[in-house]
Amino acid sequence: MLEFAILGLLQESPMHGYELRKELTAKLGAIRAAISYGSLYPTLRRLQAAGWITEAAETPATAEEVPALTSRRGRVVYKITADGKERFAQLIAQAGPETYDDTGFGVHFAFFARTDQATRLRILEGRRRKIEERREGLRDVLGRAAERLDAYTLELQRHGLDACEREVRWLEELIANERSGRAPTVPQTGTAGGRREDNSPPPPGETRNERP
Amino acid sequence: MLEFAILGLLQESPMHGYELRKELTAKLGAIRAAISYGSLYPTLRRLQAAGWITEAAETPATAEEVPALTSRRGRVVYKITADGKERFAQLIAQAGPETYDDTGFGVHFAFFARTDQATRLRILEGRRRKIEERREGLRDVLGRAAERLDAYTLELQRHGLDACEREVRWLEELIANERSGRAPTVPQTGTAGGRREDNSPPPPGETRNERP
DNA sequence: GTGCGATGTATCGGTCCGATACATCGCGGC
DNA sequence: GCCGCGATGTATCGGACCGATACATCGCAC
Repeated sequence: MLEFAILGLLQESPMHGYELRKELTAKLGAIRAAISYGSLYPTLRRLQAAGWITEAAETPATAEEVPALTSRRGRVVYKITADGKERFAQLIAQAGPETYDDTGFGVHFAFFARTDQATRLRILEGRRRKIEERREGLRDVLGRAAERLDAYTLELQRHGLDACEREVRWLEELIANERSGRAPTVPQTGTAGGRREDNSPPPPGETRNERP
Repeated sequence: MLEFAILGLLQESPMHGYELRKELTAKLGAIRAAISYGSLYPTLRRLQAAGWITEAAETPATAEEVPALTSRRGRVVYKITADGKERFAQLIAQAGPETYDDTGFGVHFAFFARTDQATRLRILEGRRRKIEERREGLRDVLGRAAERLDAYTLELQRHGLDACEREVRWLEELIANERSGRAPTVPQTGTAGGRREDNSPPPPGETRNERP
């Protein structure tokens, strides 16, 4: 998952670790807490060993300048390679079971702008199916095993069930929208609180796979 | 987290691994997928090494009966010890930062029936605070960094923001209810789909810490 | 000039997951 | 009679990711 996200971000521009973490947090903030350096740095090393990213030199201009001032340990800027782009394209197309769990789906969704429509549809439907299954499981527990569970546990299940139903409806809208051919477009979903006066119809945001 | 949940379940009755997993899935189904044996068995071993659980003999009645029929590898039934109960009481009372993340909160909440009211209130408020912070983060991104992000990523953030607002409201209700002195009681929350005609005011479900 | 928060790289131990392996039990179909 | 098959049941291994921790630099306010 982290591999996927890193490759996706570096596709937009080279970055160093700290920056990568911030961007990751901004992009995935809705689905997971800030990602840990204890995952980030080892993963970067793994990607580098696989040849999917490389270290790019900092301060490219005017070499010889300030060569050994306090032996500055410069920031390490990472850059995606051609192999890396290929790898990302492969990861984006293939959808395993982990594509539909909470984190996996979120990460894939966050890169939908780089995903072709057929794949988007496939992922959205797979996710819907998975949530529907979870929903059925919760309904079963609530219906059949209700007397075995205490009031708090039941309340937790109800809240979970509510969230499932809500997500299914959200996915339905996205799927319908996708089939009708256009980007999210944000239907009247309410959102109930964010400032939202201007950016009504966002630019199509099409796949836009820039080819160098 | 798993340690906590296992100790909590074994408090109700002794169980073997498979059963434990099923109960865990039923109780925590709203917040996480089925727990893996790759976590369960090592954790059981760890708890046993710490002296918080013990293996109890299967088939307690009429020994000598069927002693070596095909050398049956019987089910291993686990049972909580006095030290284990003490450990659970300690875990339930102390609330670290991990108590407020999605999984941690869910597990604690699932055992609220065994938690005293002051602790319940503390946990609910801590969780609310944490979700409010996440909500503010999402609002910031949606407000300030909106033009840097594509339409899909923005839609993801909006959905996340909506979920945060919803959860805060849910927590507010629970907190109010808690302060007014009673168990969940399920206010008019809607729930929008579950069958819910009968179990209106569930039995108080008080702390009920059976002392042996 | 000095402390302090943001920036920045890095490691270590530990928790948990997914895949895999293997054995038994009960039941329905042939 | 027996055969497969799904549920029951225990167990390990490699890998992903996290939280704590350590350490160094930079710019700015006091």
